[in-house]
Amino acid sequence: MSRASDRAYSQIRRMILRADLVPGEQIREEQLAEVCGVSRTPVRDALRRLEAESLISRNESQRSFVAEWSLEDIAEAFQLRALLEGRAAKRAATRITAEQMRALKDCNCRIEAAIACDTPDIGAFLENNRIFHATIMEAAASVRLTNILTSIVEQPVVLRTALQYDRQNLLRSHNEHQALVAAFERCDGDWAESTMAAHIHRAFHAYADIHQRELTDAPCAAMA
Amino acid sequence: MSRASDRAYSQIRRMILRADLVPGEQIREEQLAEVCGVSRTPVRDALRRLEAESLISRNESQRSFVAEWSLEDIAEAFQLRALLEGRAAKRAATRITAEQMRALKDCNCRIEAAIACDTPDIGAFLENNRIFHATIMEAAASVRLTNILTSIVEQPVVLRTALQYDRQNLLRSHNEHQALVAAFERCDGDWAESTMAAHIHRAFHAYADIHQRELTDAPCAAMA
DNA sequence: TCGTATCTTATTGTATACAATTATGGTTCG
DNA sequence: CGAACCATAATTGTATACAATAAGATACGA
Repeated sequence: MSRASDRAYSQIRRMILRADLVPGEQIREEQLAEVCGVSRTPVRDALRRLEAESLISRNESQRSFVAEWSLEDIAEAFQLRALLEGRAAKRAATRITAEQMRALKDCNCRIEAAIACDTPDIGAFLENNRIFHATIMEAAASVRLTNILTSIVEQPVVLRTALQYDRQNLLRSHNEHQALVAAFERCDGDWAESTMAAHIHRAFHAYADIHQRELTDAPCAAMA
Repeated sequence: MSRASDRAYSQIRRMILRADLVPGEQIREEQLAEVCGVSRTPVRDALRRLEAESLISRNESQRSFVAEWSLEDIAEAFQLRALLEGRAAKRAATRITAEQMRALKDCNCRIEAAIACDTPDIGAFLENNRIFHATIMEAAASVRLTNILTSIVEQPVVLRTALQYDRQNLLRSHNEHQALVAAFERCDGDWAESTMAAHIHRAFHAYADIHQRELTDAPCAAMA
């Protein structure tokens, strides 16, 4: 991660994920080069990678923009994720090692701890949730599936959503993780697949609910 | 397609697909720049894109190689394709326009003609087959699904396989296409999905059979 | 002979200058 | 007043030189 293009990549990526660069905004190579303290060459390199991840898009004349996501786009991404991560869980069920199994359980313990108290530690929840899913991906042992899923999962709008999860959603998520572990322990691929798919679909509706509330609240906020 | 990086991209791509560059072979930016008649800058750009398509891979020290595919990798790619292109067919079933429907039927007619005579026109078969699947993708109207599928489908080893299809496989393929059209006509997404998945799975086994024969024949050829 | 340290060469990474293209604003003409 | 058109500015694309790094070769010592 010491190469200039790597630094540019992760810095630009972080700016998009943190919404410092807002969706629809045009991206100028030179400006980013200044911000990152490198020349345009590594920035161009980074932009190609971010384009492959759909974090930026280009118009017909090669100008770059922070990707905009409609609710439909997001629904589509969640559906794809449910399909593919379900498949990953199925593969994982018959390939997971004892070590990976332990890692999953540890993750869930840490998640349980993070959401136990009155003010849940969302940061810890998110990080352990990430590790949980990454471990399953690793157990699925499919480079291609991993690559595709990575490009689908890490979308700014989705990542920010979890910050607004209420306790009920956090608990449900935890329970679904427990069910996944149970499916793995019984090497039941079909159970794992459907549990994972359901897990992702529920996450989508949690997102949609929050989003809906945002849409509804927005006018009120504007009036206040 | 007039930009130097676009020309480099399609030229290198073609070289890989035609096996002028053999799997596992190291790729040198400067050499490709010479071949394509451009500087290293657009070549580097093209390589990033090809990397995103898994046509080239990089080792830990950033050297590029033509991607190598094990039989397991290929099986995995076909499985993913069956899953995703099945989903695309399902979406297409409820979204396809009259125009697209007509295009599909025309394609199938041309395919029928191409495989009717004693010496099938494999080139025409491949081209119309490509259009057929592309049309369904278009009807599915999902940018993300299209992108992912494109990166999975166009693998050199898979494309070359069809060149060795026997008449029976060509006919089966054609019949499956007809079934897909029928499913679309009835707007039956589930039927379309399972038919497409079966279509892809059959294609895999046709590939595997040919590959198996190659493996078996190879030693004999070496002895002759 | 083997391993290892060091030098040399090959290859990729970055910066910069300039070329090509696209957007923008203003001007003229109908 | 609007539309077509040009001039200019903004932005991206390409070539090239050089820097950094990794691979390969050679020499030396154990």
